Amino acid sequence: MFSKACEYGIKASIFIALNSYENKRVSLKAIAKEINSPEAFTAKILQDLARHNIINSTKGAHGGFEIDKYAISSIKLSQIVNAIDGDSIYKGCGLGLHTCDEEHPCPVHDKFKAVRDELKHMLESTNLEELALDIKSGVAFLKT
Amino acid sequence: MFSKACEYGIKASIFIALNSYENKRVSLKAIAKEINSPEAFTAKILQDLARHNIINSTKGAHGGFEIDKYAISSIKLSQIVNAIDGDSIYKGCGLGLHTCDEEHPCPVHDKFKAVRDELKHMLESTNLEELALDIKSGVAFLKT
DNA sequence: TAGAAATAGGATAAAACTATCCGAATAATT
DNA sequence: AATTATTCGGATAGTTTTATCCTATTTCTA
Repeated sequence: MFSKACEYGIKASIFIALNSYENKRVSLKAIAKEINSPEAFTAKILQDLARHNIINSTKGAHGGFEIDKYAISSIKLSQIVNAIDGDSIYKGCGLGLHTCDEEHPCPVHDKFKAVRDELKHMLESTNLEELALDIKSGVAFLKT
Repeated sequence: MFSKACEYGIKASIFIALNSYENKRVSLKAIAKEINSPEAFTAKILQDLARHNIINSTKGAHGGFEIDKYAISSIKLSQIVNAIDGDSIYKGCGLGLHTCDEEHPCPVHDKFKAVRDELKHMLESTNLEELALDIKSGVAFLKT
């Protein structure tokens, strides 16, 4: 459903959020270890998220990544997905038609619409805070 | 959402079904033209669908592809998707965790489950016949 | 039976995605 | 000021997906 990059991006954001609540910056190394992802590849994704102002990065010794703790609850999953994978997951036609709308629909347009709308709603209504809290409480996990 | 191969596979199946109702076999060339796909690549996908017994292929002059007209209404979208993309779309974890279930869920497990279940239900409850009829009646389209 | 019209299938190429490497830049610490 | 820890960013490599090419095989038709 999502690209590998997007999966890493979401997991990394959750881990960064978790630490930001405790005012701790986390290093690339720590993130990659925690979410079980390749370091250099993860670095690219974090740079991307930083460019999109979803996370903040600080260079140099004692540097790393963090998220404004007061912004965590307002960051939606959709923003992360959008930053990394773009909006094709919402907007694209299920069968790849160049133009697919009510006027000129592909054969699965209506049926797909329901699924995509549910996905869209889910991504837009889920924020980083709730995901981070599930990790903190041990209800959910970031690896294995 | 689906691979390009899967998109072509679905569109090709619809077009073959449409012609099979009129007892017409269609050639690779005609299919690729109709669904606007690369010929040789489409050939591989059709071979795959034939191996999975979803369509029938006939070699030689006057050969081509067809579907048993009495089977069209019982062929589900899920069978086509499954033949080409496998079942990862149903089974895989949204965040790529190796094991992700009620016992050990990823942070988006529950939220994702709803979307995936809806997708699964949609694919399993949609058959080739209804899709083909929408094309026949001019309500839906296979290209542009 | 020869020739033409198709699909089958192996080999290869191109593009996109995933992953790695390394030097440059930056910031804290000593 | 030098050293160290760290992110940034360009270059490169590996893998998967998408696409193409060519020959073999099959089947119909004349």
